[in-house]
Amino acid sequence: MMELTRKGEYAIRGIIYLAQQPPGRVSLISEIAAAAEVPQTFLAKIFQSFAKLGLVTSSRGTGGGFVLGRPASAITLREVVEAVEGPIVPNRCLLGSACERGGPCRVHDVWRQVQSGVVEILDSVTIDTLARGREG
Amino acid sequence: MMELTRKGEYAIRGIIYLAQQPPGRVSLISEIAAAAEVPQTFLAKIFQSFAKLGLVTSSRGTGGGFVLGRPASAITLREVVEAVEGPIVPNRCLLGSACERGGPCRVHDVWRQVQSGVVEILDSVTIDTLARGREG
DNA sequence: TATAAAAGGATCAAATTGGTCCTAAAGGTG
DNA sequence: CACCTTTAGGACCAATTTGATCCTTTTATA
Repeated sequence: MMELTRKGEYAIRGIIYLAQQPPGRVSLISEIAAAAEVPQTFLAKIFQSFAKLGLVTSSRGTGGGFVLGRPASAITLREVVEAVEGPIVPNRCLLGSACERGGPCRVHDVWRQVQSGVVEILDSVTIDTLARGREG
Repeated sequence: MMELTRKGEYAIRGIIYLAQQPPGRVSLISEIAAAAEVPQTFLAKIFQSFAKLGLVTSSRGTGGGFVLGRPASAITLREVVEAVEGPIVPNRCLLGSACERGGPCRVHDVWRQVQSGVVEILDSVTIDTLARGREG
């Protein structure tokens, strides 16, 4: 239950690599994919999502590629995960204003607790922290 | 991300219904399925899992059916969810002793925090509590 | 113009989810 | 015993999601 998909893993690995580059250095998707050991075309889609949200800045043509859109210390793990996996929602019933079967369901606020717990943890971790972490 | 599947929802609804019955009262799977508004054959599989773990006790033949295997106050939401969805593991890397790419990965202990946070919340809620909660 | 790079859409195979169906086994009843 | 009731277990299947790949378009540089 509650597993991150490969897309999420790839997203994290990819953006960590970008955060480890010298500031201002532009990276090609091919380079990032090779370093992060992720299928290139798949990673390209992931970085498109990042670009739409401003997590990275992309440029085309010769000399183009990707740079972080903000300092790595201002990008949280939550943003990265949500960029590709969508919002963190442990149960459908948290989406609509109420559950289907009339009024909030019995487990409703348990799921809300889980949601805010996870969000809080992921929000407390920045890509900078991850990028500076021990080798692995 | 991190969504409970229908199987998990059905499991919770089904066992709550059972917990709401008078102590010792045997319920047919057909009855539980109708009350919880869950496809009967699917719920039957779910209750098989419960029975294997002792969350419910089953008996066959005339007068057979299901009863809780323990007091509802001694069954946690975590047990119910894990019975059908498997262990709560936000990332594959928490399964093996180390991550694939040599040594624990950078996000490893973030996922461990998430895991224990969720487990703690779900372990703190019993089926009894849910069964006695407001109507819905 | 030619080249380099990302953007975006279409497509596709594999895995997972959500469920059905059928037969077997176990227990009760006349 | 024969028969009925009820769960157990296995096989199977359709829909959805996941994990990609490929092709064309757009944007930018030389």
